Amino acid sequence: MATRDRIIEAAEVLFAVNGYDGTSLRDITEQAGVNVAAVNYHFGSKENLLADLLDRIITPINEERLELLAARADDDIDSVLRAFLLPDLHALEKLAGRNPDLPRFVSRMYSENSPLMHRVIGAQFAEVGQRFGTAFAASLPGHDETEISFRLSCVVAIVVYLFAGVQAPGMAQLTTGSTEQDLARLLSVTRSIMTAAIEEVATV
Amino acid sequence: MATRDRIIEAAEVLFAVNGYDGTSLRDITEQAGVNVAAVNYHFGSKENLLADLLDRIITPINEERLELLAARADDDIDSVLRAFLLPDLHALEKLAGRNPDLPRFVSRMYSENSPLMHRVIGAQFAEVGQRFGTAFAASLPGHDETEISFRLSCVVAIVVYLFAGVQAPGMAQLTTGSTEQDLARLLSVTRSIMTAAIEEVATV
DNA sequence: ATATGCTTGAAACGATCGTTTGACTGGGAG
DNA sequence: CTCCCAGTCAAACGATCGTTTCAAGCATAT
Repeated sequence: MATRDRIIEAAEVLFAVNGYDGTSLRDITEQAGVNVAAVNYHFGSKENLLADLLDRIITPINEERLELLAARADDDIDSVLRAFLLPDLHALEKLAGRNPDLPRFVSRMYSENSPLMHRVIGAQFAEVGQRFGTAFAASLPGHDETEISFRLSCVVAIVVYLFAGVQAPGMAQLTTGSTEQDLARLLSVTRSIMTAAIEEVATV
Repeated sequence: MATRDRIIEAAEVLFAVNGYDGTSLRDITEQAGVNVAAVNYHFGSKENLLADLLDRIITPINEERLELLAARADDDIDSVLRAFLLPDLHALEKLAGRNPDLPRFVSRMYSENSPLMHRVIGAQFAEVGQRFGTAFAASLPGHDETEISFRLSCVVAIVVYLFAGVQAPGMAQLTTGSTEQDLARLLSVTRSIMTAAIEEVATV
């Protein structure tokens, strides 16, 4: 069974650096020190290898999300946001430690439109989406559902961008290296997103 | 010279739907009704075709950005944000009309790490980054530079996510179909991001 | 010891890739 | 009319791709 793990770990490194399409099964099996046929034997296909690889990364993030949401003491917005954001910061640190390009790879997979990613995301975020949806709604009385959904999407956008690690010219890094400081900065911004005054739509 | 345009337009459609790696030059030239060799004749390589294609998309967006920034009447945060966001909404509408998958393609290119994209982005956003950096700093006295940069990155994140058009399960769409309404919602959120109270970093 | 079933190995499968070659075309310049 | 050159074309280049085949290896159960 060591072969299976060797393949997944080699694939993680190479997918992160060269992308899914840019990595051949021969690259992976060469780095893993196994035979090419082992991929299709253990995973069935290159696509299934990717799905298993992503599940292995995303599952613990959302497990921690649900734990923090269930274990929080208060019911205010900050505690819900904290339960949502902190697992991402933990994962960002852990994944980047494993491979500096890995968070970006996960981020880019998230915005892919393939049936494979629809399946992976649908399975991984079904429960999280539902539980946090009701938690946010409970913490924000007076905001209608689509408004909360819109603002939550903005929060997700920031997290996805955080993982993407885009280094725009002339811009400071999004992360500071300190998880507490990053959480504080993210909380400051995302709290103001969720609680912003409802805009009067200008009727031109 | 019609051949060159036919190639770029066919490539735009196919890159958007199947991605850069997922599109072969033969797919492109078949759809364009030209010979395979025409790509390397007119563009030099598949990579240069991509660079030209992206330049053709991004250049008018940033030109409109600089025009709006120079033409604004007020100096407050809303007018700067408007100059930053409105060209994106215009482009989003125009590109999606040309091809529903095109905005996502542009978005995903933005978070790529290849030398090609570093070159394209560096050239396209150099002036915009500088001009808007000073404009934001002037509109937000009292905020230090790295804090403004962090928050501006959050705004960029939302725009990138907007272009990505991610349809997360159970979430409403980010866009409403009305540019004015989208701008109002984006302004509401991004204004609150830029003007959020500065967080006291908890010293645990 | 013999048989069984999971795992690995080398090799080949058919297909597709980006790029290049060299001949052929047309129309404008001398 | 002749020359010339940008443009187009069919065809082939060498390389690489995901996947499959089938024999060989191995440990375990009988």
